[in-house]
Amino acid sequence: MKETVSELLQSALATLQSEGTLPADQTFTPQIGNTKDKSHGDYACNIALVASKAAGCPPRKLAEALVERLPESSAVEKVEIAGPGFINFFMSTASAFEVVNTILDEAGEYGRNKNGKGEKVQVEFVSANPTGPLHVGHGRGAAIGDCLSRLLEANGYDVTREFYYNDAGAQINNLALSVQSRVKGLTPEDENWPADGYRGAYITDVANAYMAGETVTADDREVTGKADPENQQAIQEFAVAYLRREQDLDLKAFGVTFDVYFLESSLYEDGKVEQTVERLQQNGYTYEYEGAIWLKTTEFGDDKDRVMRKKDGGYTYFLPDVAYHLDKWQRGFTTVINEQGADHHSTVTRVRAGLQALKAGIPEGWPDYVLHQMVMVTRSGQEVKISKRAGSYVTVRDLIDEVGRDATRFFLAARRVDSQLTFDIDLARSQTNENPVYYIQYAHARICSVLRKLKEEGVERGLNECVGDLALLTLDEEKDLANQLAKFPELIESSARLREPHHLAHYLRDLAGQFHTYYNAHKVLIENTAVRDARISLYLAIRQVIANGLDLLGVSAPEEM
RNA sequence: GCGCCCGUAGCUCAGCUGGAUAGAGCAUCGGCCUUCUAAGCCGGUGGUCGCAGGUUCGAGUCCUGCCGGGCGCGCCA
Repeated sequence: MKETVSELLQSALATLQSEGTLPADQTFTPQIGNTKDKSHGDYACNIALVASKAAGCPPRKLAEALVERLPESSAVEKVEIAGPGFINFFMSTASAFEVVNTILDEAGEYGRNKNGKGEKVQVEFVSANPTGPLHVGHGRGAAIGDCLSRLLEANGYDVTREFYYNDAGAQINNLALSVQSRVKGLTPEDENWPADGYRGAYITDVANAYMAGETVTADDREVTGKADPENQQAIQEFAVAYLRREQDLDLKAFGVTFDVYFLESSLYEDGKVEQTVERLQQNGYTYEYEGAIWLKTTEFGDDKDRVMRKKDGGYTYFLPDVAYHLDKWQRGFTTVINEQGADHHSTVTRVRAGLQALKAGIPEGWPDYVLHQMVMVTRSGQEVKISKRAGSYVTVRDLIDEVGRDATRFFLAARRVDSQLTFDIDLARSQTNENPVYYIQYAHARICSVLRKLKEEGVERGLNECVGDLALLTLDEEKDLANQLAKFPELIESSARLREPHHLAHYLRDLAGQFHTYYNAHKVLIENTAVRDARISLYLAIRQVIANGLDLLGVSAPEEM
């Protein structure tokens, strides 16, 4: 629909160029906007204001010239010039309802496109270290990362969901020590408890399972507890596997799955860390200072150089990060999106700098980052502190248990990533009309309910069957609904392009609101079966779009509530 | 001190590449169930878009400075 308007305008612009009113050596691309006010028609274009300087005449006059040269089109009912020179398009009613046919034809495919052309895209998200259960921040990452992945798939990209985790290093050592201390009967209150030991109750669970000789499976590995309190290596392997399994259970309950689990340790085993170091040294971006080896990240926009090999010979965390991203590049991902908490934003510059120093032909801005701001959890008006080390924090599992998977996913994905989020447990768990996710699901269930009722009356309608003459849809609410439905494809396109999944939630809220209004104002199961059938067709289209939209959010679309 | 993000109605938040009188929900006040699920609908109240400049036909949106909040500034990850 928008394309139609755009084509008409481009034609008119070309005519003006050939006539000499507009300079032929410039290109004018009309931007078609959705109007906020119905009195401004369905679409508006500001090209006359933008191009008035080039044309050397006032915007309104240019607009008039443009309108005169617009080709005839059955889709356009009338065109008006308004305000300083906006061109407003009023679309014909018949053309507005074409979308209903399109939706019912395309069904689950409606809104999707092939713009990505099968290009390989990787989305890395969650990437929690296996030192404890997932907290609400990871939950936000999971909701956003998965929704983004679904959106990219809907745009025709070949998406790989990847989870990277650190299974070696100081904090894993610390985990092993904590479990070992529990195995030996120590508690965090004891003097001999490790200084930065993990204090959470889950450490006791790991210790008990280890001593009981349980077998856990995670990431294609199977580890059995050796029940030997002195074998720190065995404890570490068991604890990592145990906690990875716990995280997987949480993610599964959340409806999130990954294609690849990437272990930091594999970068060492495969020699990729060493290769990266050598390459950086060969390229001349390293130097020794005070016994450590530094990387000149300042040559690539960092504010100071970074240590890559410590005095003791070990590498800092950021070096394997660079090696990891080189590996991503070599796996053929021309687009990589890293979804992380904003507390990791300092790594963005460093990783990119390290990649540039490799001289591997990686573009400067690669990879992309989507950083979500922190989540604050409140309960009874009090902030619940998120502290992994203290062991008292709200986990993803807590939220799912208390407010349900659908509401949790919706709330965590429904806000702009760069705004801080307050997750009010009391509010989210209240299963009342305060909860927007129910409002949307209810619209879906309501339509299904109408279909059941219709079936009771002996009329069975297939979900994708367009019956009835859509020309019988003459109400304003009906046209508004059709227009809203028609916006769904561009929503999918822009949400993916901008990496902003929250638009989906707001769109669905609006669509559901429009439907509820329509439903209340006009009965659908009426004696005039011709009008009834046409309205049911519109209902079916609405149902399909709500279902498609909720699916992109990973939220269920119930037929009954 | 430096860097990144944010500051829109009492509260929680939208506002796509600057566009025509700033939008929802919750809360609050008042209406609507003998009618397809009231987990719903209709109407009212409520805003100097943090402050001050600037850019232009036009700024919540872009630029600068300030104020306020969050996060990060380790040879931790």
